[in-house]
Amino acid sequence: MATRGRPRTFDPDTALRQALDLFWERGYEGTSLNDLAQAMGIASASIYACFGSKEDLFRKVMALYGTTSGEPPRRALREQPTTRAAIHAMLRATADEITRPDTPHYCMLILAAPTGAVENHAVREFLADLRRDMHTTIKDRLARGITDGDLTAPPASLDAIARYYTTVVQGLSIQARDGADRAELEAVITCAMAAWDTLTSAPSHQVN
Amino acid sequence: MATRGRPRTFDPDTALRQALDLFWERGYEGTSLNDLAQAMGIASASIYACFGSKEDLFRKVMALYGTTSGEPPRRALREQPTTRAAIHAMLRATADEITRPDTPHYCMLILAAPTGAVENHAVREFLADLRRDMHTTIKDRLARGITDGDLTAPPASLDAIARYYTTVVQGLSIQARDGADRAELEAVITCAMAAWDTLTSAPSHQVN
DNA sequence: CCTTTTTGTTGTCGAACGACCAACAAATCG
DNA sequence: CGATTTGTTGGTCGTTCGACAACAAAAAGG
Repeated sequence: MATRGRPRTFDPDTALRQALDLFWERGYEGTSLNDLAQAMGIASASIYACFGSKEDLFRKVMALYGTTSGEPPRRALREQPTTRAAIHAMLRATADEITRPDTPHYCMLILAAPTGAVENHAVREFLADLRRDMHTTIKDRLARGITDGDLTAPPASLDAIARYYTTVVQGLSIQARDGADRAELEAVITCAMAAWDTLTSAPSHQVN
Repeated sequence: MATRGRPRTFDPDTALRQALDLFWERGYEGTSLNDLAQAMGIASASIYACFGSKEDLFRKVMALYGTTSGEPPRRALREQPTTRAAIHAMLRATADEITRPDTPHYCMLILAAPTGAVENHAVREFLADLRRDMHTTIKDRLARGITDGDLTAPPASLDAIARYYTTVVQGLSIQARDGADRAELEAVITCAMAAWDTLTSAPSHQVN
């Protein structure tokens, strides 16, 4: 199957990265195909040939986003030994990502298309599904903590605790969007972790 | 002063309320003037004559929003006797507002225009300013708690605590947008209030 | 070497929609 | 009636996404 015919003159991965940057900056509806074609250095016809529709392109962009900016928080959840450390590191990794000097100060997943025209309903629900996955991922980590033994069955339900920290993550994105710096986010995270001991009734740890 | 000329055939207040409903549902950029004219029952030229530009209309809509949906949380902050009760009641009032069956399940202030095309920068910053006011309002309430005497100078700074609860409020809006119901938001609020005693080092209260 | 096949590029087109406004019709006042 | 204010009609002018034709370029196969 090889490479019959004229080879591509642009790198799809690079073009996708450039599309990501633009979508990140302006959101889904705020980005036009002309903008994209210009940023990607190719004609709009080439976009359609290589990536499909605008929505298809956006979904591929979000997949790339998930494996790049989305990875550090997920890795924190995965690799930290204790559940408490995992949640704390996840929050800090999130804060790191949304205050990087070279990218917009917010999470694309949360703010690229929270609301909009009726014809883009599918895109909004696509992102909402990804956000609901955040809650599930956090909840799974809490459940692992119980099987690991470092978390005893807490008074508050796992679902509530997971939703609480998901809420904090999403709120942090708004804070960063509105200009809060890394240190201010850190202070918020410290406050959020202050609830941990009460929620899990594990008096051994102390808030620093 | 006098009603010279042809009288209006529509009620500006009613029309503004209808514009609010549409902006609430679709966000700023997702709402077109044609949509607005249809929902308000008047021609787009009448909108310009009565309200000015689309942006002017939106600002007036947000003022109405602030005095209606925005009032219960603010009143909670104002009228509750203790600082803790004020914060708690403010969170619950927020949850009430963003899960009402007859309105979209999110706060307009937060999700109507978090991101978008470059030409709407002014609208985004207008909303960002209103959001930053939330932080200030909460912080002022905490400061009042200290002068009232029901709050002793806490270990965490007032600024951090205020930003923390602002973050929770804003996160709740995303949660509601993604389908969380009133009970689930209540559980999140309970978790968020679990941090209170640690943050203020006032061991008299207990999380219920 | 030439044909076939595949792909990219350029340019454009089209139907729809965006915000906005000028000109005119209508209605109520003094 | 004339003055004044409002509503409506219809349009401007730019942009939107999406599609297509026509052509250029490059690789594979014979």
